[in-house]
Amino acid sequence: MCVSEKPVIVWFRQDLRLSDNPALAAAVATGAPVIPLFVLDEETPGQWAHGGASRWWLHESLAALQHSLQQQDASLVLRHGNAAGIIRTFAAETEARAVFWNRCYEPYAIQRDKALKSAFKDDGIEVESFNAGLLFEPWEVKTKSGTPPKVYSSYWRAMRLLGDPAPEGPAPDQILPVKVLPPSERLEDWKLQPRNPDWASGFSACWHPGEDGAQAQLDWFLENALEDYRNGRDFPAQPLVSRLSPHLHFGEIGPRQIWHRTVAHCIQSGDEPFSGSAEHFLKELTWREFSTAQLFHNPDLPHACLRPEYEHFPWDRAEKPLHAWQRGMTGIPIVDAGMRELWQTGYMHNRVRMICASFLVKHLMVDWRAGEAWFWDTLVDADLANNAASWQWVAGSGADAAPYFRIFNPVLQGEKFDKAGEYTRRWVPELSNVPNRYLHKPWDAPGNPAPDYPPPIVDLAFGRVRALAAFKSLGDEAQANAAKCA
DNA sequence: TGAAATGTTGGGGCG
DNA sequence: ACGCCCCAACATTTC
Repeated sequence: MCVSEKPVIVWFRQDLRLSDNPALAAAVATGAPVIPLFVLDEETPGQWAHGGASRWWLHESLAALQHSLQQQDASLVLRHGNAAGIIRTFAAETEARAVFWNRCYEPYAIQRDKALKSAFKDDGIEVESFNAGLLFEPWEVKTKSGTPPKVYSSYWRAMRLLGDPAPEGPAPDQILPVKVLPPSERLEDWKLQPRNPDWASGFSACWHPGEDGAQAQLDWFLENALEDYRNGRDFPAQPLVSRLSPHLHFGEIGPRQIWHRTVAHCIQSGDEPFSGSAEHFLKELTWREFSTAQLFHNPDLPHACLRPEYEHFPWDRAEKPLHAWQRGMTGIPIVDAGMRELWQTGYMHNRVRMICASFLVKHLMVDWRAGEAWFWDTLVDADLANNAASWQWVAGSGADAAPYFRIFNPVLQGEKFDKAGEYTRRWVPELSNVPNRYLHKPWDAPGNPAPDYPPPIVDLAFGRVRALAAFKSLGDEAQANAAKCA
């Protein structure tokens, strides 16, 4: 085999798209044959293996990627096992001249990829990594003093000072295939999708995984929802949110594509991109960057409270409250609606995520890590950085966290953001006969209009007072410690 | 991207 | 007319 025919491997991970994919573009630009590879890795130590809902999405997304590669006469090679071992063997087996990938930012992935890079260099195989997943690298965004921003507003300011994100790249015109395709495992054999019971049967009605689905979703959002995003995003009955999170997590669309197309859309419609709804949307996109940066700078974020005193919190370890929350049987309407939406669709509206998370951590005093684990397993958009940073935000244990006394009252939140009860009744049909006035507090309704709905698992006023007292004592403890040290 | 307690203001009923 | 009370509406503070 002559040198020029030696292939370049593109190792796909969380970048399951052809457009704006710098690793793929660089591989194509070498002029060599390209082998797209995906490794299902459930063995690398320290990783959070895909949860159930993510596995469903991954199957669909890989099938879509296979399909679009085949239209270019290329073919995705599937392997499973310890990724570092698999890819080194694969590079040797295919006599690859180079291996390219787009960066992941999970601590275990950084460690693995770093080791792989030096191993390939030792083997004399070219290796290069690229940015496909972020507007800016976590290490690029710094305050004036050169430290990573610790609060969101500072992150946004620092990021904007870097100017516009890099432009998006086009999909390759043509991917040169290898003459003899290395053997691939069959996607179906990975059994990523549930059978007996198929709890994901409702998913395909609400999601279209894959690059085409992601692009269509962005187009829909820009045309139909962006204008009302700023106000509309708080009302879960309305679809005035982008629902791009799972597409982003799997890299079916990149944040630079979203950024530039949002800006272009505004300019076309004669609107200012950095004000109102559009800016708000770009800021939400930047929350994702901020979460990733937090994880990058705090590798323990998914399992350790950033404020150490929170490790001494008297969490309720009983199974019953957690189980009731997981199944949407707490007797608190908006909480149960959210938890059931999550279970049935793999998604929950963000406003409701905050309400459900606050209720678990504050009213039920359950460890935020139990909520994090449940979301990890059930969300199609489960993302290590977003999930960990958001739970620590709600729990108050994070660096830039909600103060401990900020406790959502699910009744008031329901009355404020789902006044007509459209969202709540959609997911909790037992409440269909409860009049609006009592929908969010059916325990007050005369005549027992929801006989099949459970009574509240905790009295909200009691839960609030209990949480305040417990979290306050944590603050006292921290102060005492600080005094001791000083 | 909080809620509840507490404080303040001002309109209207009423003697 | 005036003062008094009530209370809704809004503002501030406290957790």
